Amino acid sequence: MATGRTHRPATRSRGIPEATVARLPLYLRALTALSERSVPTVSSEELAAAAGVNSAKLRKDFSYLGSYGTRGVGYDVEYLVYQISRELGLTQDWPVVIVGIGNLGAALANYGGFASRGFRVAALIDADPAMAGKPVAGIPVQHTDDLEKIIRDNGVSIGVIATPAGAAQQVCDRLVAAGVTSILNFAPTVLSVPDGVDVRKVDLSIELQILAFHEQRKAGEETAMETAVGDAALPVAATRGDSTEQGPDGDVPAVMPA
Amino acid sequence: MATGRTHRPATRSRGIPEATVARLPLYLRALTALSERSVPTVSSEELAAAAGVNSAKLRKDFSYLGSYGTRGVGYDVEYLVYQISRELGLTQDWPVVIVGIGNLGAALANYGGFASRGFRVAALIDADPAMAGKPVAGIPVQHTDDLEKIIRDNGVSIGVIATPAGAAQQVCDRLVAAGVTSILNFAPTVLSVPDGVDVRKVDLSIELQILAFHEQRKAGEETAMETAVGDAALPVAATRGDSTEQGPDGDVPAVMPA
DNA sequence: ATATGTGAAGCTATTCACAGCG
DNA sequence: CGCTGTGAATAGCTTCACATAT
Repeated sequence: MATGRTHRPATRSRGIPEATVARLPLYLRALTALSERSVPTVSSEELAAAAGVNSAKLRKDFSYLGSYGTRGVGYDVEYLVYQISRELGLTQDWPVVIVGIGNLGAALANYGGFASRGFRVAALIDADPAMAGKPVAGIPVQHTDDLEKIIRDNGVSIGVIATPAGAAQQVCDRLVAAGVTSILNFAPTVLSVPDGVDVRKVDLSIELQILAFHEQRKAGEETAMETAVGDAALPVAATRGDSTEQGPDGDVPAVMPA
Repeated sequence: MATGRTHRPATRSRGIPEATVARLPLYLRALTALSERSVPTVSSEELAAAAGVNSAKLRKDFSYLGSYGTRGVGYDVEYLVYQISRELGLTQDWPVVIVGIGNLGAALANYGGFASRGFRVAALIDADPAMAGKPVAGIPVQHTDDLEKIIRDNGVSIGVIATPAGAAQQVCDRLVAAGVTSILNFAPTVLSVPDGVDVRKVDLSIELQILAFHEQRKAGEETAMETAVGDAALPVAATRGDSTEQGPDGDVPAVMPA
């Protein structure tokens, strides 16, 4: 997959590491808070602390964007806000549709942090005819039948799927066919999409299961437990002391043809 | 907490890579679906496709758990379901509290996939006195004043924070003080917690921003746009054609002392 | 003096490719 | 012969540590 080759030899070939991209929103949030407090400049150390990363990582991340700091001083808050916003594509407005207006869909529609940062809920879509016309978060719900028209009329390229798992793939297919190229999936299913379409997944139960794994380890410190089939030792790799880290570093990669 | 050193020298020192742990729930879900269809065995190739990863990765992942497959045949579905469940700590029951019963909290409380897999909503907690006693998803909401008592009475070690950002750190502190050691945070804030406490974050707006970044790249294929300050070329790392990847591979790893 | 920007080193994760077992 | 399990190779990410700029 992926095909592409190195394609650009020299001259700092753009190509921000994915891990860095995933942290930019974090920096942006911290910077926005500083901006609101009218803080003019900030050091990598301070900003890193506010974003919950270490300063070396932050500096390395910023180095991919360019040299936006001043040695001996730090970073200009406003300037950085602008540069990161631009890098993330937030200087333009992204119309978004939410499909599936159940509990979760309604919660998402009501979520403020949405509209604030470059995103605009262009439409809410649900399969239930009874919901049609009813306003949620001040936006009237429209019926799935009109999905394609809505996507096209509003130039939507980002879709949010908050339907039950069973409907997700079908909704996804229609979104993609209508021109959506980025999907945020809240349904607990693996979606398959053609090349060129981005899918990101948010999955409560996966997050909980990861927590349970670590939780179990903590408990298992010298406390053999469980019935279990013949399982040997139970060494516990020790020192997963715990990072104070956070965030879905989940990861869930790879390709899926079928 | 934490500390511990290598603690166990040889004999396959447990220590499953974090990236693998994050995929186990995915495999488990795919296996559960197979199990429900009474499929007896599955090959790494088939299972990988269902989970949306490639087979080499899946086999490597499973190799950390032990040798649960049969060469020339594949994996026994039921057996693998059990082994992974056990590894993730899902053979026991995890009482969970949800704090902040707004739109999102209510959606989470109503989310089915919760109870199904080892997790049980032990209590719903909200700061609004008007909510107290009102049932959400059949569970009466309790007031924040009783948080500590609720945690202790129910032996809760996993907490879900669905409050506004402003309240999150305070709620987090109280949860931790009362004995919670794993937190799933839906509030758009960086939480600071003592060593030994796990925090995972789910953040809608971060996910959207990551999508926007890639979306912008797609658009920028030879289509210079934007006002922008002096910005050079715009190579586009080429064929980030897109992995058909999904999931918050966001990542946000590592350690952070302060 | 002070804090950035970055090569180089060290880790972790993914992919390859094939030996080995059923 | 097929498919798992895994060393070895590769790629990607994080951390170190310091030269460099203000």
